[in-house]
Amino acid sequence: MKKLTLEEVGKLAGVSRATVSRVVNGYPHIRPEIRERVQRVIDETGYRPNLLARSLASDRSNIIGLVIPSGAQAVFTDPYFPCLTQGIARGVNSNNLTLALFMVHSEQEEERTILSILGTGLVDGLIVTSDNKGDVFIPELLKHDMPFVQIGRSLYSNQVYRVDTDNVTGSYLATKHLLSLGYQRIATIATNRNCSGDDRFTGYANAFAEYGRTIDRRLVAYGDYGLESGYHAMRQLIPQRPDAVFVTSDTMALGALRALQEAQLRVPDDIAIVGYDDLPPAVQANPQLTTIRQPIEQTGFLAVATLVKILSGEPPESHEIVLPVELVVRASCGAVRTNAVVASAQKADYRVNP
Amino acid sequence: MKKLTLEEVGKLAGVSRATVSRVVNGYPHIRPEIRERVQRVIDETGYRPNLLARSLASDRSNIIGLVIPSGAQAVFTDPYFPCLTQGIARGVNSNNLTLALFMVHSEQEEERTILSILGTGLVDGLIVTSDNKGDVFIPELLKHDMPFVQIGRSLYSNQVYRVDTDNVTGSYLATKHLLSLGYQRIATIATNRNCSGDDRFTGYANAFAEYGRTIDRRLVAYGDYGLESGYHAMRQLIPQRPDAVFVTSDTMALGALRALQEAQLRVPDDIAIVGYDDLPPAVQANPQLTTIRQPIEQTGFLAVATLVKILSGEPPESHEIVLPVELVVRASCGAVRTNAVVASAQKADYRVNP
DNA sequence: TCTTTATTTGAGAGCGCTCTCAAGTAGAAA
DNA sequence: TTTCTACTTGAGAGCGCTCTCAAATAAAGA
Repeated sequence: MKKLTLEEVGKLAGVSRATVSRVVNGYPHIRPEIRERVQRVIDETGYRPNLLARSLASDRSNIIGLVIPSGAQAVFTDPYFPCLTQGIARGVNSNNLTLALFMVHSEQEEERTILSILGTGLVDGLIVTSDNKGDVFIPELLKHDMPFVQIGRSLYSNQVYRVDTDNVTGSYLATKHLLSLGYQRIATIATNRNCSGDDRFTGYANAFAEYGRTIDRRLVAYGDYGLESGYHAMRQLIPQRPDAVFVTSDTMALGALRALQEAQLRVPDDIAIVGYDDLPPAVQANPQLTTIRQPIEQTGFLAVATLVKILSGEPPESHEIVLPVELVVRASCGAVRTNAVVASAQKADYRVNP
Repeated sequence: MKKLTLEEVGKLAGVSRATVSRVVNGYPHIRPEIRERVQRVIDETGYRPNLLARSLASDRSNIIGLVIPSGAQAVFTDPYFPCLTQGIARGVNSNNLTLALFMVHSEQEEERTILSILGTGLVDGLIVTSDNKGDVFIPELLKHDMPFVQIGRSLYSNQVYRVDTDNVTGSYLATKHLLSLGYQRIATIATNRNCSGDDRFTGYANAFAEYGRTIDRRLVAYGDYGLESGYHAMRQLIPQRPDAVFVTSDTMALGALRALQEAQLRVPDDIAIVGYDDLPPAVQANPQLTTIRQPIEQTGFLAVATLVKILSGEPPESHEIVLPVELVVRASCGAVRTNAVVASAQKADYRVNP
């Protein structure tokens, strides 16, 4: 099973290398009988084009890179990245591309990795998932004009193509839900190192504003999307006696739940809780979490679609795609005893099943 | 910032393309002054070699592929794959390779993907994680002599290089632990579609054999490593009134836990439970899970190391690396009230902290 | 019938790198 | 000084593909 070349296939079919290339690539102007003859040789020999040679000649690798910062604990405790990756993989497959995965453990490594990619022709473009406020390499990407799509928001939002979910509305819905249920001391566990965290806090604030309420800073604690951080943040909040808490990730909510449990507080009777993400942990939790569902997989899929457009030279009109989110009402907020009621984000309210 | 070639760098430094190539690749016999001069030009211009051209010329892409079957729900509910991927990424980084990720959603796609990789020169080798008994493409890989390392065990174990954790011993330890605590009706939630599941069942059986006990088939239920399946399996077992259950994955154990909760059974008072994996869910559970810890990340890292050895032409002596596992005693088995006590697998017993 | 135009093919020049081979240089040995 | 053995460099032939260009052929129009 040695590797054949176009040349050899051509010889076997009695045509030139160029003609075989045309058949392989579905080029139009070929006499049917010739196409068929060549195709038969290809089928019989099991010829497969050498992708590297093709890439070199065409100046297009058909490989796109995915950059994931794995420094964050969240990568392991949170199904967010697997879901996202799944969506990206779907996108990649349906566009006949290959996905190169770059997991970077630290900022230095991030920098190093990015540099080792740039200018090497290995990838045609990049999907960048760092939600970190300190993305040092975005300018680098811009400088080298490496096409890329960012997932989430960053400091450079206006200069880049990005796909995101509507974090502001999501948090707004979550908080408004708690407000509308009559809770008085609604705490939040936010994050302050990343952009989505900022947006989610904004949504929280917006809901408060709408209800003419002011935020009590003592009811705001911070985590890093990891489970442990949710636990610690909740412990910090408990002395302030909140009657509800909006936790900006389901995973942190699980941690918070444990803290509440240890403090002998019942959910939702003593304190209501709303999460964010609607990933499996939301359902695994006890009680199941009322949360905000965001279309994570679709985010990944659309990021690829966007990148493909850019690469094909017809960049999308808008620099950003912001996907809608929805409130999913379960037991943890105290609104219902049973589960899984979904409200559309557009309507900015929710319904409860009979 | 247009792309430079070796030729151009050579011209700038007043040497030939070949010499620049030697400097770039750290070739020994170069006059220091020349090396320095060339290096300076490289630094000043920011030259980066075109990886594709290099690969084509050297017949070595330095890309290795990772095949993950994402059909299984477990990919999302279980941090197993993220951990494994993390280890693989570490290995890849430290060997200056690039990782290509192939997520396949179905068997057909698996087949299609594999074929689209074979013979294209894109990857030098593969890491295959499918634990499925029906791996249709392993023979294909062997036929095309594509170097690969399998994670876990498969039907072709004796013909391939593989890295695995000691599933038999792990389950043995878990089961023995329950036996030694005096439980009488020890059920298990196993899996029957994959090889690790077989091994884990074997360990369960071995422990029974050692204690001169026979397995009651009514106390054996099956899942697929996903959370939901654990729930259903447990519901199926409850009528048999087990007083303990060994669940062959933490994620399934979470599902089982929910079923028990619904049935108003207290853990560990009414029924003890032991999981497998020691991934974050084990600690997130309530009560925290006694479980078997396996070095997942290391498995990935070693798989890369093994593949690198094979690619370098000096294949490892042994066809398999089996990593040790250990019992971690927490609250769910009823042995202790507090958490996290680790026993070494080698000793095949455990200690409890004061 | 003779152009004109469209279709079909092959030749050949790269893509940017590696790697062998041979030539040139220098230092050690004779 | 001559010869032999490193060491150091450049020339050049690919790696397997794409893509332009022009030649050859066929179809259509005048």
